[in-house]
Formats: sequence, structure tokens, C-alpha cells
Amino acid sequence: MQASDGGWTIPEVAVTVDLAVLTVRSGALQIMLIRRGVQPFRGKYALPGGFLASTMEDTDTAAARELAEETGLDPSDLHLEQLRTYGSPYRDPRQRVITICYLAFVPHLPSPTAGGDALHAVWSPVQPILDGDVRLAFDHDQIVADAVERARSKLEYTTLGAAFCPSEFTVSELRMVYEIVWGQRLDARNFHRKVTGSPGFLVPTGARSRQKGGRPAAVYRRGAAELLHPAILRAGSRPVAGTTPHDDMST
Amino acid sequence: MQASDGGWTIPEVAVTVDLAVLTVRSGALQIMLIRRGVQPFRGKYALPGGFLASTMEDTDTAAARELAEETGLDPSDLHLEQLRTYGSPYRDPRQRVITICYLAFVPHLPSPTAGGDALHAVWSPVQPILDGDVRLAFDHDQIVADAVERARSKLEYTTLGAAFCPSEFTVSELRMVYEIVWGQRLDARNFHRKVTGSPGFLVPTGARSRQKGGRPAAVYRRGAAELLHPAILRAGSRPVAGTTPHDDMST
DNA sequence: CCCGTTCTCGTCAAGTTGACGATAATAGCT
DNA sequence: AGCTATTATCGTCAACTTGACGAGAACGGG
Repeated sequence: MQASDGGWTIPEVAVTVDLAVLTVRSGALQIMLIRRGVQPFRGKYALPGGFLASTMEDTDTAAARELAEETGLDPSDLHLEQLRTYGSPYRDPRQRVITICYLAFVPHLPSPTAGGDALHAVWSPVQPILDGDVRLAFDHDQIVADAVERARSKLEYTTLGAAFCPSEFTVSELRMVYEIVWGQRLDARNFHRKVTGSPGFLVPTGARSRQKGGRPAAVYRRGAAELLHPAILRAGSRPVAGTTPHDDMST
Repeated sequence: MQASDGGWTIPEVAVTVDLAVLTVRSGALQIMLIRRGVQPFRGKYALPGGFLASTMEDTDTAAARELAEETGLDPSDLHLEQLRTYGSPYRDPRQRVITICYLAFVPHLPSPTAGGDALHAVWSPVQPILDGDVRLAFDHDQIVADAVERARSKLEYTTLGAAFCPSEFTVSELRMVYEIVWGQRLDARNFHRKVTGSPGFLVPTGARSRQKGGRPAAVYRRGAAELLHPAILRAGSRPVAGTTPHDDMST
């Protein structure tokens, strides 16, 4: 459990790398879960992940490799970032386990997963987890809550909403991503003006989508911009009108 | 190095909790460093921190305790948040060490620290580190760069700029924090309008500061608001603050 | 060919930002 | 006291952004 280092021993702990993989499907924000086959929490759902191998693998690389295994997709196409590290002492009943958690945004996957670890992987809507109606293994409820909040925030000031869309998409598809992740309706006309007016957000392909009804929409691809200036703010995060800008101190 | 768990062994690695403690002093954004007394990187400067004790201490708690030891301040007064976890395999030449790094904003500390670990602690301007003119131990240059970028970003959309100020401060002091952290001049009149118009950012104490010259400024305390809506965005870059030599904490 | 639907462009009032003039209130100096 | 330099605070105005919403464009389906 400890390695010697010139008369001093360095304590060691178990470390896992877990993934919070979010997607938008069936009109809901969903997260990838696996059903645990071993104790503890056998039979419960948990985030995919695993112990950091004793090999000298970078944690970022380990997360990308796991993501590729679970989704069957090239991780260079997907958005993957570190979410947070969870180090509460009793989050694993066996022994102390610290989890480095990563957050991924993936588009609606066309085929079910193919990797070996992913045999038990399922997509599950996040809302029942946030509401406490579904309980996950360990402290993964909290991780899911953190992941969703990070995702909602990221849509405001980055172009990552497009990471939930396929490589080619319309403004309406992007708007529905925002509406589903934020859980609120957006004005289609103002949203269109906003995203098409943000330099580098959308690159028109020239093609037009055809669907059941309505005017065909222009098809776009993701642009090079990653940050949005200014941000697209969710309702409720706007200043309250009526407050006096210059308030007298004498009160 | 491994613990048995029903026929399977869980690999373990060494974990440290490090601190990136930022402050504004002498007109520059500075970070707390310690001079290493042991190998590796003996004599080099590094972020304060230590191996995660084998005790069942929460990593957040461990970071807060270390911060209190280094600064001598009550950690409940200070802003402390997790920055990132660094897990590159060869960042420590001895063996694999994963570092959970925390970010703290502290005001200009009036008195030197009293703890034992802090005897060698110094404040050092971040700019030479960002420029590559000063090299730290391990990958701590990168951590400092991440910490500064996080701090600059946090000033935009949170009220954490006030965490660099003493408990009572003026708008000018707050503006200088912004100017120093962002490295650009801000219009004093627009900044005043902006921060006094943000509900919950500043609470007037009724007192007025007296200083060398000029009209006395109203004195404020931090308000309850943590998020700024809308954000204060940095704009045109105009470098302002120079760098000062290494400054002992007991100044 | 009409109709419902969706996409896209315009318009307008309200609010915010950036540039900057003007006034207020102090210290230091003669 | 009067003057000046300095800093704080208040106002003004044009340019821009936002939210609400009208209106036309371009389809599929009856």
C-alpha cells in the first residue's frame, strides 16, 4: 500500500476514471449508465469507468480510451473534458477510492454500442436522477447533477451545443438541443438570428434539409469558434428589471 | 501496492493535494510558492501541497486545512475551489503521482504565516511563470497557467474579484484588482456604474475612505450575489502592471 | 390550389455598453 | 483662504444587443 522513498513512505490510494457521457435523444437529455455486475452496488446503475491501470497511462488518455470503448466512436470527434475529482472518504464502502470524472458530449448514436464493456450500457434520462427518483451507485447521483449543470452552463458561453448534433445539422436541431438541455422554450427567430450571427459558430454547407413539412432548412457544420461572445443566456439568469442602477447609500 | 478484493486486486497510486493560492499585491497578480527542501526538484519553487494522508480525510477538507496552515487564515472566509486533477504519468520522476489541485483567492495578507510548512512560502508574480522566464518544479508551470486563466475567467461572470480585497474596500480597489488580473485598464466611470448596478455585488457600509488625495470613496462590503448577470467582459488588451521581484510573505 | 408548418428576414422598443463630459470632495501647497 | 492636482461619482449619448413579434418564403399534404 505504500512505496518507499528514501526512508519515507508515500501513501497510495485507489483511483478510478469515470465518464459522464451526455447525449440528447428522444427529446430528453440522457446519460450513459452501466448495470454493475459485481459488489458493491451489484445490480445498480453506475457511470461507466474503471480503476486506473497500473500502466503509465495518462488519465486524459484513459478517459478517451474508455469513451471510445463505450461509444465505438473516434474520441477525437467527441468533446471530452475533465469534470471534477471526487474524494470523499466513504464514497466507496470497500476502501477509499478517488474518482477522476470526465464529461463527454456525444451526438445521437446511430447504433447501439459494440465494445465489450458496453454490453450493459444504456441511455437513461437525467431528469429522474436529478429529481432523486432514480438512485445510482456510489455518489454518482451527485456526479450526474454536476455534469448536467456543467453542460447547461457550457451551452451558454461556448459552441458545444453543436457537439450534441450530428456532423451536419440545421438551426432547428441545434435549437432543440438548447431547449432540451435547458428545459425551456426558445424563440426560433431570435435563436436563428443569434447563432447565425455568431462568427465561427456555424458554417453553411449550402445544402438544404428536407423533412415532413415546412420550408427546408439550411444545413450547417460546426465552425472553428469555441467561445460565444456574447453568451446566449438562459432565462432566469438575466438581471431583474426595476433595480435602480445608482442607489443612494443613505438607507 | 495493491489491495485484495475478492480475488481481484485494486491498483493504487500516490495522490497529492496541491494549492494554487492567488493574491494581488504590489500591483501584480501573485501566487504562493514554496522552495522545495527535498528531492526531486530540490531548491526549485513549487506549489504548496502534500501527499494525501492515509487518514480518511476528504480531499476538499484536506485542501482547506492546508490553505489554513499556509495562510494562517480561516478557510471559511477564503474562496477555495477545485481547479483540476493532473495525471500525466511522468510528471513526477520518482513514480506516478496524481495531483488534485485546488484554487484559492486570498486578500493581501497582513501578517506572515505561522504554520511550519509556510516558513519557506513566498509570493511570486505569475507573469514570469506564464512567460516561461521562471520554471517551477514538476508541471506546476502549467498548473499556474490554468489557475490564472480560471481566475481571469471567474472575474468575468462571478463576484469573486472581491475575494482579493479586504473585508471592506472601495470601488477603486476592486477595479484595480480587475485591471491587475486582466492586465488591462478599465474606465473608472463605467466600472463604477457596472458594479454598483449589479444587485447583490456590493453592500455599502456608509463609511468613506480617506486617502492621500482626491474625493473620499464610499466603502463597500461583499454582497450575497455570487454570479454576475450580465458578465463584465474583458475587451481590448492593454497591458498595465509590471512585475516585482520575489516578495517574502512577511512583508 | 389552398392550408398548415417550418424557416428566414425585418421591425421596434427596452436595455446595456463604451466613450467621455461634468461636477463633487478631498489633500497639499502657496 | 485660495488654487491645483487628484480621485470619486453622476450624466449623456450613440452604437449595439435583446426579446417580442409581424410577415413573407418554401415546402408537404389534402
